[in-house]
Amino acid sequence: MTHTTGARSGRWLTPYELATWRAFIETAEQLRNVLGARLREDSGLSEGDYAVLLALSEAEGRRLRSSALAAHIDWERSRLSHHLGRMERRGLIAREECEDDNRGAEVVATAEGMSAFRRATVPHLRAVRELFLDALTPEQLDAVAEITAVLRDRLPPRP
Amino acid sequence: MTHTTGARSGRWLTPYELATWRAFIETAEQLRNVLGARLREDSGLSEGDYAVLLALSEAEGRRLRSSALAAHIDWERSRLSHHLGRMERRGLIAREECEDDNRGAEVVATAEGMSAFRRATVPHLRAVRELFLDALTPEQLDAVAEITAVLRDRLPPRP
DNA sequence: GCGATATGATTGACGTGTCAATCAGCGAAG
DNA sequence: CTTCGCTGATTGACACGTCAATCATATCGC
Repeated sequence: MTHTTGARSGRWLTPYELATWRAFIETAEQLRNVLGARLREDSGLSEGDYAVLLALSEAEGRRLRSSALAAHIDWERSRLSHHLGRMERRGLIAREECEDDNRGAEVVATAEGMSAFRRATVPHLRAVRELFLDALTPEQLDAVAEITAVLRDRLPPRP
Repeated sequence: MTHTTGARSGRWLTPYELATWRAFIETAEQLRNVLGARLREDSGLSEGDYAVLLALSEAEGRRLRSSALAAHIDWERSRLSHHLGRMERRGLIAREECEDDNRGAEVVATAEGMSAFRRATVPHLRAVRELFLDALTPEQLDAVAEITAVLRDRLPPRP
């Protein structure tokens, strides 16, 4: 079934349009879920944990200001705060006071956190290759890049 | 930047591959979030509420067995149970006992639930058109359909 | 210096999702 | 008929996310 099957830019959605929309959203979500489950099995980390530890692992001294970390991974500050609380309880990161600004907090990856992150990396990237990259031809990968770019352009800017 | 820029099917991910992967996942999630926020503004419903009410609205007598509903929208049973509890509290659905099987429960959309659903439908479909369909050429829409199909084929089957 | 305001970060309340455990009713084996 | 297992559905514990409120510290205007 292709776009030649029905009228397209009218006011209402054709079954094909609706199905394609749903397929897009649901496939992305299922991929996320499968990757997340594998990550958890391999390393005990969630996707959020992985994102935080990745950012910290790339930072000077494995540490970042909380606000810089939030900006880097594009999370809301309160989301990060809650998540860091959970990660701290599990010993993956630690919070330290900031020297030059007493309001600020610095987040540091612990040895345990870095260890879990290293354990996660290779299987995680392998899973991305297997479930996503290997499924697509080079042309399809380019199409994904192009399509996500035009979709992003339409998205309202985020505060 | 295209696939001609670097080696592609080696063991590790190129920056292009990684960026395209991330763009795919993040764009889909941002789209979901924006659509969900609009839905909430327009009708006070969440995406979950919408999915449940859509299924009920298409069912005989606006009612379904709980298990049939779960299968229809592809949700885990416990997820549905929790969600129905919240929807029931808000008066969007009601649960009734099933006549032929005393274990079973039937879920019915209330008048209030159907009203909210009708209020949601048009703006929701319009948002899908604006943010997704109108952003893509017919060829790009076909590409999405094709790409999601091949990705789904790789996904492990769900229990 | 001091008061108003802005900024960094946390908190509480609540909706959402998963997993494992539970419970009640149904139905077949004996 | 009763016991055992299967099925429909719910529950509790907990992870995750958002929103609005809060709190402490910095900083600006005077």
